Amino acid sequence: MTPASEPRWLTEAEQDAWYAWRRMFPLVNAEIARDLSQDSGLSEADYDVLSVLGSTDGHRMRISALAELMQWSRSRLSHQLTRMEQRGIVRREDVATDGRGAEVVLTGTGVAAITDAAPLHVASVRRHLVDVLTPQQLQALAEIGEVLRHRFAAHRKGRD
Amino acid sequence: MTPASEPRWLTEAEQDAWYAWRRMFPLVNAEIARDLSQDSGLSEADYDVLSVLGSTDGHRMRISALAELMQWSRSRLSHQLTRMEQRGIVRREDVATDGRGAEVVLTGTGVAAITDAAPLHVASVRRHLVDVLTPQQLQALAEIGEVLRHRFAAHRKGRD
DNA sequence: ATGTGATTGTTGATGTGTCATCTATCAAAG
DNA sequence: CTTTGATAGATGACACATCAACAATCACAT
Repeated sequence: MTPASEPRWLTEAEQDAWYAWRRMFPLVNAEIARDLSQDSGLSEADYDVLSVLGSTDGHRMRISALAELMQWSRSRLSHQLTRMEQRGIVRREDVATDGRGAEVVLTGTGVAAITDAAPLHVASVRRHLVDVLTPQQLQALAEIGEVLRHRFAAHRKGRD
Repeated sequence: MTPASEPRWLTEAEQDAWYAWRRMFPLVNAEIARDLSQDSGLSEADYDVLSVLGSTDGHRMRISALAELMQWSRSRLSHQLTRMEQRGIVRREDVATDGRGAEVVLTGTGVAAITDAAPLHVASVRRHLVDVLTPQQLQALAEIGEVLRHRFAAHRKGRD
């Protein structure tokens, strides 16, 4: 039996990129999350769900469609919705056409929450990320995201 | 009282970058974390602690120094160490010179764990990130990380 | 020596994410 | 019809992070 071949360790440049990757995101995101919590009393997960629902017709969406769109597991979304429902910002409704199915609906409180939160959140994103980087750096981020997204989609197709 | 001024919403290019940022990281990191868990039975938090301890003299470090180095809260580290200690991969020891202090020490099992895990983890990082991007993109990541790190350090100084 | 304040590390409560599992329903084939 | 398999969604157990409180110890001025 052959021993495992010597692994290709990261070069210095690769390490720099990898460490940047590992540190960058939690750092910036923690700041944005803190702002969001202080300004609007919402978590990032709350905000993400609310903002998707806020831009749909009738402020409602089939639960599994929402999970699909957000790339969340059903389980995660279900737990999240339970918490949000308890706080009165969304409501679940059975759907007539499918006995298994359910929809999430924004409540009035929910609409108010996302409406109030959005401008503050954009400002926060600008402060902590967008206005800090050059247009070239923003473009690089977008391109890197594209590459990774494609790779991910291709990979998932292979596994499904 | 003046109403809040109209917020500067994100341009399309800025949105692309922001969404890339938001999706990219969880996506890639989830894959790497899944690999790590399946290959080695470790979480990313486990791996981070083990790899720092693995590269210290005597495989041991003062707990608060470790927290400082990793930029973790003491609380977070303490909880994490409790879990790791229960699984036998690290051990806590009182330190003689300071009655309050304690050190973490890698156990034999812990050394074996990080030794076995490291090459698989590097391969995973390559597969999901490093080998997917061009050298230019890696460099862009490193530079963006630098900018954000500086901004963060400056900010924190202002708050401390 | 003693009181004051800072530091070290732990703990419990709470919110969150993942995984495996469960129920109910659907759709399609026999 | 009924069986069979897939799908929608919820749930419980667990790992993890954060926050506020806490005990023990230290350093140091009085």
